[in-house]
Amino acid sequence: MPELPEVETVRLGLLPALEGEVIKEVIVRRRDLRTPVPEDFEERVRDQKVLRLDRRSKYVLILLESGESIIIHLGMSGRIRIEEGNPPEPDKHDHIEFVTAGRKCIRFGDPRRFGFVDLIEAGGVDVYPAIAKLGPEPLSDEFDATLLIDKLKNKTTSMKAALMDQRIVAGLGNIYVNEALYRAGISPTRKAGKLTKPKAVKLVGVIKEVLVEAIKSGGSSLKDHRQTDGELGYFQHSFQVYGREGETCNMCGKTAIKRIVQQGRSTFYCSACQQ
DNA sequence: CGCTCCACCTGAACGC
DNA sequence: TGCGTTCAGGTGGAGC
Repeated sequence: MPELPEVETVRLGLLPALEGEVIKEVIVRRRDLRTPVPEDFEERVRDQKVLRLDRRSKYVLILLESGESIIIHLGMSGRIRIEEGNPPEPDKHDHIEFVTAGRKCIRFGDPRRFGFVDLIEAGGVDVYPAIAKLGPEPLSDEFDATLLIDKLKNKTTSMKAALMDQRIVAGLGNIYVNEALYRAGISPTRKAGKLTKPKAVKLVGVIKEVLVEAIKSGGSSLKDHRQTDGELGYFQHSFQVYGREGETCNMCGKTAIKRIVQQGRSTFYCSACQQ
């Protein structure tokens, strides 16, 4: 499911249920996620108070009073659902469950198991391998045209591939890269190293814009993504190119949206509006 | 090192 | 109804 806006939606949903709460119970039904859940995960989390919830790129970070952090990645199909009162039976893909002192039941489910849940020792977040290699947060002030141009310098790969590379900028995935390149009027096949300054300024602006809009919409629900209360996100209704092959471009009003494959992933774009 | 490809895993949609 | 194929929001390791 999840690119940055979907993960941020999940974090915002978890906030009222978890922040300042004590985790009283931890149930792990399957440990063989993308990386195995640590053997001692339950005992290190049980009875811990949650001090803070953060997000870095597509990762949710739950800081515990012990100084350790739970890190959650949703992979392609991960979901987090908060149940109140009497929770229903977990389904076959509900792998991990937390119950708070406030009797909220928080379930992590992930049919494809590309996601994971792990524990980071105190002070170790920045050196955790998946986190350490990440580029800047796209919504931070640090992410600007100068930085982007610098990161793309001498790159021979395509703009599409470059923006999908989490070391260049963190948190974008296939949907939002497609949508941002469309809004910026940049061809996904253009060589990344040749991005001009004015185009970079435009691109940085629309990346921030599309992410903020998507977060406000509760993310995009194609199939798996749900908010923590089970509601769908609705940014998919605002897609201009993603999944719209053959439909007429809204900008020029005459060209059909094309679909090509880059790096094994679908790219959608308007060949007239994106140069 | 830079870049591309592929595997990882399950389920849904589609064609026959 | 059923079976085979294709595709899916991500990531990281292999190989060139």
